[in-house]
Amino acid sequence: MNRPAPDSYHHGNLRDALVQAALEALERDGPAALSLRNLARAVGVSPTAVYRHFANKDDLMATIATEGFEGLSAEMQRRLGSEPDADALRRLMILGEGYSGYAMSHPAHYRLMFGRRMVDKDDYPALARAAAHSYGMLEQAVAGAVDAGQLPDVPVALLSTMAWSLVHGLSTLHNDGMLTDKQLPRGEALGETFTRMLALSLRHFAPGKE
Amino acid sequence: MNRPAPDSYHHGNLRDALVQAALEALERDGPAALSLRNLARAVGVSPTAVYRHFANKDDLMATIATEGFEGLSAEMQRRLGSEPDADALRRLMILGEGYSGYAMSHPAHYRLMFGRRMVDKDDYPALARAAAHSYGMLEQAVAGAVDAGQLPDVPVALLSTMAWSLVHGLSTLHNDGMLTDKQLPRGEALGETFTRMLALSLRHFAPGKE
DNA sequence: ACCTGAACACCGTTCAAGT
DNA sequence: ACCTGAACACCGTTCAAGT
Repeated sequence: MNRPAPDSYHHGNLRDALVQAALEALERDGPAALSLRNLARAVGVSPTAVYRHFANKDDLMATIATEGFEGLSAEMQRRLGSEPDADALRRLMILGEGYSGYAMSHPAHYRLMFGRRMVDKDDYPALARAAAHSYGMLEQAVAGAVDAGQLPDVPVALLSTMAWSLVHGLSTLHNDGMLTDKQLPRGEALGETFTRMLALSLRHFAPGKE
Repeated sequence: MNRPAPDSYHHGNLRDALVQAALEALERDGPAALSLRNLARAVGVSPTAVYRHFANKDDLMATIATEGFEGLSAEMQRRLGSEPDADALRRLMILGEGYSGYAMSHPAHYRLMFGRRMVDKDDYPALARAAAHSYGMLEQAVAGAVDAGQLPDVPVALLSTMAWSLVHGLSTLHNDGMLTDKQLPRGEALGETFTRMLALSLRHFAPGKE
């Protein structure tokens, strides 16, 4: 409690300052501005000082990606909290809206969370954990809806992957400008509509029938 | 027919040679190997020669992305052709399998097709056209299934976006290593399962109910 | 323990030339 | 018309030093 001692610029919290600068540069100037030299400049430190706090650029990126998944989980949790009486299926819809809402309002950050450098998640256990936690929230909601009889009794992992694919695909297609010129609700309204579609279609889902 | 005259290396078809080298480097060494200097080296030409054939790196990337969408459409068409008696809903499933099959077997190329540099698709009309054509195939199949009474009478754009989001999300999550350690069918089998899920869920979809 | 400076091997891109 | 060479402003990263 009395240990942090957030000292001034050049000593102590350089690590946090770099992460903060990265997050700002990301949403303000886009991912192209995310160079170590650029961040060092923004914080007022020499380029090589970064290597005292991060193994390399990928390590910094993984930290930022981890922060992204934590923010994603927090946003979903926040929305769940604001509607405490929601039933299981409604909770799943809330998660879907929170997910796509976060993804669409942090496009650069969201893209980085799934960046090609993050594929080897074994190298970044904190990232893997944060991502697993976000997915776990979804899976838990799906399981709850199955238990409540609001979703068919199909393997939860399959239903969850379907739901995740849907909101992830929708969010990335939107962020990549692939959904323009189509008569669809935009932004968060789009996420809402889609989640409703998912819930309804899942509710009527029937397995098997090779 | 007798005009192409595919001359030898250094003159004539440098443009095609660069695109070819890029596609090979992409799948063999990953996207990190995709530098203009690298490609020029591979083709045996000076780095600046590239600028006779492409405005800049983004221009080359857009060309490769365009080629990707064309390959995607071709793969879907190929699969449709191999099952000429499929009904409307089955055709939609075939498209979904073809889509995810292509995406999962060309991960680097597929990622590039939705890369951050491609967001301004207005600058690359050929790319926009190729992407629209792929989407059009999907939309046409959805419309056919609606006409045949195999899908509910909901706006085709909405159903199509849902289907696209699902296969796109599934493919990218798979390619980004997000689906490991879950008890799910892998690779193309995963795409097949999912497409079946989509078809079944869409079939039972009911709109409205605000 | 934390940071700097010089250096290396790379980039994308421009510009003046060469043939 | 097509390509080269030198040059510029950037990268990520390493290594020897500084305090």
